[in-house]
Amino acid sequence: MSGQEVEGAARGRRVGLTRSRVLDAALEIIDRDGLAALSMRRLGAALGVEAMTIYHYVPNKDALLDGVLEEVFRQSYSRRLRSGSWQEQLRSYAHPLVDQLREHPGIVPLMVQRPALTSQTLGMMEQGLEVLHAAGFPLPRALQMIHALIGLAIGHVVAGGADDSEDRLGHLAQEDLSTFPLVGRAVQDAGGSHLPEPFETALDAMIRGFEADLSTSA
Amino acid sequence: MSGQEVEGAARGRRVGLTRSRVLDAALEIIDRDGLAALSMRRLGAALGVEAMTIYHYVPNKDALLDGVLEEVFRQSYSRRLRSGSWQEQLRSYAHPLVDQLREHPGIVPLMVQRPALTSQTLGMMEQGLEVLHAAGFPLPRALQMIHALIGLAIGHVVAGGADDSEDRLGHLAQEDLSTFPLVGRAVQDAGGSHLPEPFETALDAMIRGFEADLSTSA
DNA sequence: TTGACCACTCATACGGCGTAAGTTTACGGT
DNA sequence: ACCGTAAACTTACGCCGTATGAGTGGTCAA
Repeated sequence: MSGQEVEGAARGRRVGLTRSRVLDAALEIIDRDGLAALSMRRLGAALGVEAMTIYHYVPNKDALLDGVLEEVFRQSYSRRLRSGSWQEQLRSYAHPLVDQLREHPGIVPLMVQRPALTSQTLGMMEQGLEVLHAAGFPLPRALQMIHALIGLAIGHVVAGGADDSEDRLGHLAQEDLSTFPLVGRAVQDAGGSHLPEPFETALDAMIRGFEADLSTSA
Repeated sequence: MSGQEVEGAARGRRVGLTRSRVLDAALEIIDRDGLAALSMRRLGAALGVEAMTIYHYVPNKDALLDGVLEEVFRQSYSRRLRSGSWQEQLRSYAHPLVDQLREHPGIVPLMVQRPALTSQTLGMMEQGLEVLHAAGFPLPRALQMIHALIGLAIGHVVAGGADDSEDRLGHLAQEDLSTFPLVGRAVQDAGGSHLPEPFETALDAMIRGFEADLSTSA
């Protein structure tokens, strides 16, 4: 009882870290305080560990970020898509994507910043290509469509899908409403009517466009 | 000739800086070496000035980044859209956006990271809303469409529009082609056939979708 | 002409960042 | 009981953004 181990941080004390636990903690920080708040030292602190310890589970911070990204989409795109028309399949393909982005808006910058051609993202693309190729789209066209779909999801989260977007837009309403009247009214009306599902309608529009495209070339 | 002023950096020496010149230099660094390479010290060096000098033209780095973003879209969205059907107007609305993004891919992360509800971006939105509102779309719906359009542009630049995307995808082709055959073939075929204009077709698909939407509700 | 003001620039310093290098501890297998 | 090694820590370096304050030179009033 000499009180020597009171201060944590015993040098060789095992803490039971795991790559997965590290990634989860990182995602938690990103979700709570944003991507900029994620530093190796803060992550270490959250795990009860010094920063350098993390480097035993991840080669560097970029790899950590890639790992977080991969983790986020792992569950969504490991299982098979349910069957149905290609339109339905495409919808069920896009939904987990936008759901995850809405749940973790902080990772959107990651998707944009990192090349992110990990096996996970490639797997996502492959899965989408299967659906569209089977539906009769030429592969390069199908690839464009996947890009468009991902872009649509990102755009929706960035520009309007994040839950605080109404707040942000509504916040500055006072002064700029007069300069940009339509924007103001659009926000106001949207808040009132509460559209059924914004992403849904945009997705449907795009799918209808694809339909026309398919019937033209087929 | 005592050789006292040999080392640059005379203390009160005017250099002829301007907020605009600062923003231009910042954009140049972003274009050449990427967003991560832009630091106040590097920017200062590029301008022949110490880092702190920049703070006389910009309150902090975030404001600098917002300024760059604003600069990029200033020219594109200061003039009126040319007249025509709303479809044509929408196309002419989207083009400068995607053109600028393709020319300055480094600013895409900025669009995603910063709230970017500057008067510039609001002006962009207002302009788009005018077109769609005049075409008969309800304002909240029109706002969604603008979001979708912006998202589409971003997605295209991020996922496939940047000129090096073929390189990036083609690079890892060797090993992963067998694991993700469709992705490989899609890239290969796309490289061969050189589609006329990838963004064009995606944009058209979305517009067709919007058309169907309009005729339904009208 | 002089002198005061002020716009502009620089120097210094602080805390935080990613991470390279090396050190210490304790667990698992012999 | 021993030891190799995995897991943790310590220290240090060169970056970063920026707060603070001091120096400098052009402008303009007196």
